Amino acid sequence: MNKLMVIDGNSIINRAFYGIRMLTTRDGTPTNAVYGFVNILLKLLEEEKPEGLCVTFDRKAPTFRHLAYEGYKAQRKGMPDELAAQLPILKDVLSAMNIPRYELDGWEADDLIGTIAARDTAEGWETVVVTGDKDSLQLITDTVRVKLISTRMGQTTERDMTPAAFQEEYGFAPIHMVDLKALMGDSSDNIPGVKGIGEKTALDLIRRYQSVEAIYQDLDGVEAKPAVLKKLREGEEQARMSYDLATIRCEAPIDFAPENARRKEPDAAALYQLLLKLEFAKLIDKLGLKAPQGEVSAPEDAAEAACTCETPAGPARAAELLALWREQECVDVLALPGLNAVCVAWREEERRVRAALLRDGCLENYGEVLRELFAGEISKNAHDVKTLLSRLLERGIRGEGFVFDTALAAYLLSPTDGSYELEKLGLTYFKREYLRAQETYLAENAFTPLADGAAVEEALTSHTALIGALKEVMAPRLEELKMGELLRQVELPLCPVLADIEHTGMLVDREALAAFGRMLNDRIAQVQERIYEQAGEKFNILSPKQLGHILFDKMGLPPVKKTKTGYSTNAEVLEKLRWQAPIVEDVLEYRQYTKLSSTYVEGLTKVIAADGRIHTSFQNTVTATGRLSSAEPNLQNIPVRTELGAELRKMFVPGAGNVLVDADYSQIELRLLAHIAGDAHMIAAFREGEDIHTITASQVFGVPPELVTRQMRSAAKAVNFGIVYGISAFSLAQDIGVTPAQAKAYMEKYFEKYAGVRAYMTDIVEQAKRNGYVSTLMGRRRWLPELKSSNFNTRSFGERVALNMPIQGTAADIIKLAMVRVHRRLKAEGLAARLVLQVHDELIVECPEAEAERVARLLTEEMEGVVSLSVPLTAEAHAGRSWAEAH
DNA sequence: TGCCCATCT
DNA sequence: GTGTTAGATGGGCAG
Repeated sequence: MNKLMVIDGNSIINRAFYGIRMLTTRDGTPTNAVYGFVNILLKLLEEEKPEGLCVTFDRKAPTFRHLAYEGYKAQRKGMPDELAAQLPILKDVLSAMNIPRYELDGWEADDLIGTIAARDTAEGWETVVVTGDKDSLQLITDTVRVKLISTRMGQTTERDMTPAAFQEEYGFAPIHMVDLKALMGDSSDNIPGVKGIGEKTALDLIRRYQSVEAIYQDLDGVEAKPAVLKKLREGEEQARMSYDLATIRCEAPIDFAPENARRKEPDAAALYQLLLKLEFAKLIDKLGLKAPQGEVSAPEDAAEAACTCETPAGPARAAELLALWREQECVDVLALPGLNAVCVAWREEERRVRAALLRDGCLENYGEVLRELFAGEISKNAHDVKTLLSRLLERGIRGEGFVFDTALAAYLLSPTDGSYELEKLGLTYFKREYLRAQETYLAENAFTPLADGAAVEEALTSHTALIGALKEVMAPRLEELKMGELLRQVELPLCPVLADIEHTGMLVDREALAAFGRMLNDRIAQVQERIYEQAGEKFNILSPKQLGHILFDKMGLPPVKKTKTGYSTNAEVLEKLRWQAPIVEDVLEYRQYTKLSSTYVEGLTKVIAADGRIHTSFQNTVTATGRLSSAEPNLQNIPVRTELGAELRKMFVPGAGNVLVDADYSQIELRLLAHIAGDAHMIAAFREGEDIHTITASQVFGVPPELVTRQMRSAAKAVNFGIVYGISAFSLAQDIGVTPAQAKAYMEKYFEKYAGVRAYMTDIVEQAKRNGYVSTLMGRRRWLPELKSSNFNTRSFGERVALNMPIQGTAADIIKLAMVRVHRRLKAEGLAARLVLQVHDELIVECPEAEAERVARLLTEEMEGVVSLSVPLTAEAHAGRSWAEAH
């Protein structure tokens, strides 16, 4: 028997809308309901495998029910705009899938479904009605089944209602669903029912008498409470009208025959384009849709040029290609880890892209060509130039001639996106789906062909060509936003500098580190014993949960603060409990020792390379402000604050005969605050070479500078830093251990002195709200959608970011440019000195002892000379036989 | 994976 | 009246 599935479109799209969290495309079009609908549809097709399929929709026009009964109102409640906007989209998707739709003015979807089911039955077809509403249950017969769908939290559950299942649940036959409604009514459908008869009574009556007709034929014979009988008697007219309203009509004048709804193949090209536009990459995958071949109209031309790829037969052919590349204005290159495959793409004519793929022992076979390509004059576009340069250096090739970086460009255009894989950029900028590197040729960050050769080739060439296409749209956009120079003068030139730093690495004294580790582990064992003794049992001290139980439940210490999951046991809390029980201090010590041991001693030991040096990886597309970050290992958070922690910096040493020269900016962020805010007093203080914290303390506490105590200066320092982050009086109070009222008074005094800072804070937020972004001195931008949020916390966060980003970001711009210049000058002056680390406001160089003084001078000169501000920018340099000594 | 905690500027 | 300091990485635990 043939089976037809008919879907109640309005009902299912409603369920999907409310059951699935909001989704939108990049331009803000809501898509969650369409997404949910299609997923439900695909799941059902898989399960039911029907021969026919169609979808019904309600129309806005009044139906025959409105005309017949004045009181009857459209059952469609106000639909939220976000849902209404998705109806036409869904209809487009259904069209692309070649699924027939039925809708008719004057008729509700239920009537159309009833009509369809009736014709199915007449033609000998079985029907599955898919809906979320119980209205259709009256249609259930031996050959008509209703599938009830509900969607909650993205999970779809379904229930098959057959005559048996219905009887089981309701205690009467499906056809009498109409009678039930006639008595109890249905508020959502505006069916009145009998006044005063509720669900319980109606169910009882229908179970015993089956139909309204039967009840009224012999009302006197009906066994019920007198009150119920009275209501029934008075409500007869209502009951009959309700019966009429609730009855699904199976004679809608639609041109339907089950044969018309036989399943057809979707229109793959149209569906692909549509799903792409909706950014349903997963669905495209699931449906196995491929990008249409050849010339097709697409959202952006740049990504659409036809591409032909060749694999050169040998070095001779590769050399011919090399000659061809030399003639190009620039070429796109994609190089895989280990240089195990290299793909080059170039534009032959306007709409023709050619590509060449070198693989299979590519370095051995094509070494010369690659060297010429990467180290020579050919202008190249690439994705993530810094990483590519690092990989080249590992193979002794110093890359040159990289003129565009799609990862850096994407980062500058939107620094908060988190990741910038090529495929993702393809989707973002062109709304096109690309094969995924991780699924075709990359695994564990190594070239690993996972798919068949053709797919690998297609992925590699399309990704390479994508670099050029992206450049076409990104470069003008960067110019428009005035970030072209930042890319060309700062970010791109920094890439070889970073690659060099990574490649050089920092030497560590492995033995001293190991000895430090042994000492720590001894102490850990001792403290651990003491803690167990005081607790009266062994437990996992590092587990906040277990520690909280011991301290607060067992030992009865007063809990200071709670976290989402239990007691807070962080250092701030333990500090407050310090004097109440000696165990607290031991826990703090234990935490410090284990942190030093596991994160630093063990963590660093693990990553010492064969050359005895640690090669960190700098990431230049991670932070929202423009700072670099350091990972594997992070060398930007090596301890310094505590005496014991600072021991670690003694383990970072120069090679034989060398020293480390460490130069850092003095209060760069505060100086930038003074400059950017244009605050006269702060500028004056810096120009006169005053100690800014002392001056601030003098003002805040109302004493002459010479009477400022250490505590006062330290509190003023906290105010100074806090201001840069948009701190509140509450947090400042926490920070320096005074009451919020006092903290507020300090801030008030602060702003009295530095009125320009206060003005800056209000101005920058206002400006950010107006423009939607903030920017640094060098034009680096951060978009701030948070400022439009209706959520107070989100908005406040946006305001603090608006204050801080221009300052932190400008500091980042400045040190980046300093690095480029230092690197250039060290080379130009023929020094053996090498940059080995950057820590936000600090640069470290390793050089022969003989160069130390010159390098120190060079560092301060270049660092101080990057920009000319209204305050002096000063840097201090020291040389030493370890990082600790040089700092 | 999410949370907590620790480390840096 | 809200919750209350910017930007990071990493180890360990618990579900």
